[in-house]
Amino acid sequence: MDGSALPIARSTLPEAAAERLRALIIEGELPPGAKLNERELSERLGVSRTPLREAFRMLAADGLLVQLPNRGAQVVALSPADVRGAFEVMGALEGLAGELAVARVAEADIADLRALQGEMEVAHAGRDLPGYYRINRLIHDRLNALADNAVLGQTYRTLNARLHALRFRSNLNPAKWDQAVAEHRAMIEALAARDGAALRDLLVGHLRAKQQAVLDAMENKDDKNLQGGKVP
Amino acid sequence: MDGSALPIARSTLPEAAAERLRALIIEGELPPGAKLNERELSERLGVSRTPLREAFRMLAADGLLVQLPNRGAQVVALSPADVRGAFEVMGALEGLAGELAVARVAEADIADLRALQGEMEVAHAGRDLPGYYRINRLIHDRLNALADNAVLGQTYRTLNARLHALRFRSNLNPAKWDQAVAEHRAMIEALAARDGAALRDLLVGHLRAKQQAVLDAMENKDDKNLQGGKVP
DNA sequence: CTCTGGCATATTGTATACAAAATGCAAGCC
DNA sequence: GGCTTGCATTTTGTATACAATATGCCAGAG
Repeated sequence: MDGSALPIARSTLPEAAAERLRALIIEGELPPGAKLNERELSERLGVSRTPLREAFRMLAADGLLVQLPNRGAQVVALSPADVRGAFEVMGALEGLAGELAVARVAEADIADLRALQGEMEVAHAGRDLPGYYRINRLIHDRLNALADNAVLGQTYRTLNARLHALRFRSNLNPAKWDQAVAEHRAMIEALAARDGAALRDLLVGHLRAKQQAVLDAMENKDDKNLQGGKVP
Repeated sequence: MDGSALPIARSTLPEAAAERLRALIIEGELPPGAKLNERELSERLGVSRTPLREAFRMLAADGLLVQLPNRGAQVVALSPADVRGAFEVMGALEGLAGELAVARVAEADIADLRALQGEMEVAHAGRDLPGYYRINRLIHDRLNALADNAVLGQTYRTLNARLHALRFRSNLNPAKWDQAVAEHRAMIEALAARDGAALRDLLVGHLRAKQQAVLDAMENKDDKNLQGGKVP
């Protein structure tokens, strides 16, 4: 993370509103397919319609909303095909990040990552799921940072946010969890060995497993938070 | 220049304004780093500031503008690092498109592509550069369509627009042109052979060559249309 | 002569008023 | 009875007025 020399993170109203809406969408308060009434939302957020509409445009560009002319904005409802597509792109991006990281990684970075891997295995052994997710995210962030590619990071974050709007809790069963931890270890070893192709394959495969888990969860209609299909 | 101030009469005003601005940026009427005065632009486009601001948000999300709080919008000025990053991501995306295309391609598609390849070689033999570019674009579009991944297509188009804003005329010298045509032929053969890995490598390499050409062009300060570095 | 502080001006940010379009309902027609 | 059609209401789209912030200039002190 840079962000050290930013003047001051003085947020403008449309940005703040967008942030707020993003959170509402991700936490499920605004579920997929929900119609967003401008007047109602502007009252609820305490801003007027003008900045709110700019927020809508931002979220629509991120793929979290769809805007229909003269018919307002809706929270996007991803179809299984969309999810598959998004994961495919995420895989390609992570793979690229891995290759770039290999080219730029220093010994100190590898030591850091090994330390994180150790923490992850501790969390895993202790069945500390939240801790695991936290470390997991740290490791992936670290890899993306090593890639040192702003466009990549930006694209990755946008896609990630879109998928998070699904609120998938792909129930991590013990076998899959074990496998994921093992895969992480292999990743770090591939990075240490500067084997870009191997790292790429590992990252792509890792993500493909997650994709399958999410798609399986979508099949289960009992999980009402995951609604796919087309919007009526 | 052609301030054909015809009040835009299309779908929604913000979208139309964004389209118009996008064109102005790509054709260089609004050069990199240019400050966009809301009032002046709104008069020039014949729209009021409100829809114009929504257009700004859209273009900023596409990476064509940067918006500074209370200091308005500027046309983005890509640094060489940004260009490198964007091309790296484009390469990953094209590579993915190739792999997906291999998985989904039908014989009829291959025949179509071979026909296009033939046209391209005719254009090449006749030193018809515009024709070459047209066919080139058709082939790449066809590959992306074969990938059948909306997220991929969307991401690809956005990045492509951002790079086009550079208005790079990477002067295609005869040797590079020959090579590019040969690479295209190899791509189609890899696709016909359903060799995804080979196709991916070809696409990535192909794009890497273009990246190098653009970066070289950026070095040449005499081409005033390509300005990199930070904005003062 | 340079630097600082404060004021005038220009520009962006936000709210609100008004216009246009879509939606829902009900009455009339087939 | 089902379908269409026109009106009332709701909702979105746009313009403009007002507020907040930044910018540039000028005067005065050092």
